[in-house]
Amino acid sequence: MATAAAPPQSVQIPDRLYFRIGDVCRLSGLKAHVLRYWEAEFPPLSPKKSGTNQRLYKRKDVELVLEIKHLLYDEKFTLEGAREHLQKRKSLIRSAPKPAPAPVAQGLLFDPRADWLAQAGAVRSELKSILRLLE
DNA sequence: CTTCTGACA
DNA sequence: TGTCAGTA
Repeated sequence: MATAAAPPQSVQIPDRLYFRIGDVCRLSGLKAHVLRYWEAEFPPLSPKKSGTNQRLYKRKDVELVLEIKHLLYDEKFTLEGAREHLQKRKSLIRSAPKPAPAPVAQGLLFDPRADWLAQAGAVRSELKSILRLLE
């Protein structure tokens, strides 16, 4: 499975650093004026500008264009609905890498996260300290 | 030849 | 969203 396909990205984006608006038009099937209009409607879609004010889209920009196109034309979201969807999508990515472990009080005899060997050792040292206190 | 902005339908 | 003008 070397060519494992990522999410439903029906269009393959060439391996170039930047794309001009005409390239993005062919890749997305959208008209240039639509892409420019979307820049005003979707703040996150902000291709860098060259010295001569030419738009320079990066891969991420092209991917975003494709995603917006899907939301608008396939899922029939309104401009506002698509904006909100993108917001939630980003906040989900931010909170994703949070496999926060459950805090366990120190000194607790039984730690559910520990393996049997570790638990046995914990119990043993716990009993040792208790016996010391009884001496 | 392509892209850009602004304006107007 | 589509189109036209005048540029860079």
